[in-house]
Amino acid sequence: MTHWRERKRERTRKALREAAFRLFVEHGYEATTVERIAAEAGVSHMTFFRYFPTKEDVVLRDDYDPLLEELVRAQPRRLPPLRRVRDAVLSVFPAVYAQDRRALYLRSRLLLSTPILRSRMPESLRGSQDAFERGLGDPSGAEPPPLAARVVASACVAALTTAITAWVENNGDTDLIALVEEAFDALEAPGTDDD
Amino acid sequence: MTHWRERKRERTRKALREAAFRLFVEHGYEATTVERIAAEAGVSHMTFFRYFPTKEDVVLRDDYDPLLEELVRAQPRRLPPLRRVRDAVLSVFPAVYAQDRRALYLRSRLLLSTPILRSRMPESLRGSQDAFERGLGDPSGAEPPPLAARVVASACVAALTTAITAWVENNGDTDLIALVEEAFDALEAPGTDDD
DNA sequence: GGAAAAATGTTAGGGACTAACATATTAATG
DNA sequence: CATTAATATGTTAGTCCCTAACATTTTTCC
Repeated sequence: MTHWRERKRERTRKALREAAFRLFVEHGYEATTVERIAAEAGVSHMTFFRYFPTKEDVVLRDDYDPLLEELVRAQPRRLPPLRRVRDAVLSVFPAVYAQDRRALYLRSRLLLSTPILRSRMPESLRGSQDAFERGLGDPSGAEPPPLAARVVASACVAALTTAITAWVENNGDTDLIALVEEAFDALEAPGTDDD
Repeated sequence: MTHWRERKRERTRKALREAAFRLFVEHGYEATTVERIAAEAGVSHMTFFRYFPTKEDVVLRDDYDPLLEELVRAQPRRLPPLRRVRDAVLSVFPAVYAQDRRALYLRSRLLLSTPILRSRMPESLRGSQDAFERGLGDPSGAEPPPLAARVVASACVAALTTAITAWVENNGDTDLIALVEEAFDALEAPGTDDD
């Protein structure tokens, strides 16, 4: 096996993330020191920073973006951009939701209730926005996406964030999928009056 | 004069902000220490933190939100929400733009080019989003704004951010007002195909 | 002018993060 | 298997953001 190294790296990475998450949920984000996380994972604090650039990244990092880009690109181009993003998201979200609802809820709640994390949520979502833009834009990726595509992408991210926020505010009781659909509806029919 | 205190506070606040801005533009955000900013403004570093909770807030803080809320609320309620926000923004933005274009450009560029600031931009814009939501929602403010209003508000903030980003990426050469209008257009006609 | 209140300074310290260097562990080679 | 190179990890010392506690000054009010 020439890949013992990578497997060990994956293990430490996972150990760090899980230790961090456990401690965050138990004692709160601010009260948990990097030193402690590292100790819990059996490494030194330097090793932590070699795996995650900052303390915040342990929570913020996720890796769905390439998938999202492909899904958007796979939508029929005759559909309006907003619809393509919507269908792409809803083609995969229900499965993730069904499988990891609790983890998703805990993570979202931690994100929303910790000021410094909440403030960086959009940064983490920025990756998804880029994915949407690229999925909507020129398949070759040669030229930058037009402003319209970028606006739609950012609006979709905003709608998703709003839906998840409402979900967490409601203690995760309501159906997130329904909220997401409602949010996209509001985007697609911006002329409709509220309440 | 019973308000010498407030005037002096305003002066120190302004001195701190200007010193910070000058040093940031000259040496970069990271390279500028709070100690230095305080010294430049003739106070100690503790005083700095008594005026601004964090180093980032010197750049991020602005105070347009109450105005925005009022402007949105003042729009005719027969108009669709998106239109109300658009008209509200465009009723005041051109004047600000005409007067403070260069300062606005420098500030935006600093924000966008400094990772830690960029990541907190949406947080700073969150205040505007709340203002939009309140402006769109129940005038009494008794009940929370409906999801539709929140989505529209977040989408508008997203559109504005996208427009400003494009403006800065273009070195501030294009007309920002036109970009903002184009961004709102893309929101109002999400069905239109791109390019 | 003197007391109360508010602003500011001083000092000490915690905690995130970095740089430099030392050490250990794994991989490739003879 | 021993050696050497590459990579991962640890140690230490230090910078900087930010806070707490307390002392000192400045402003306001009586």
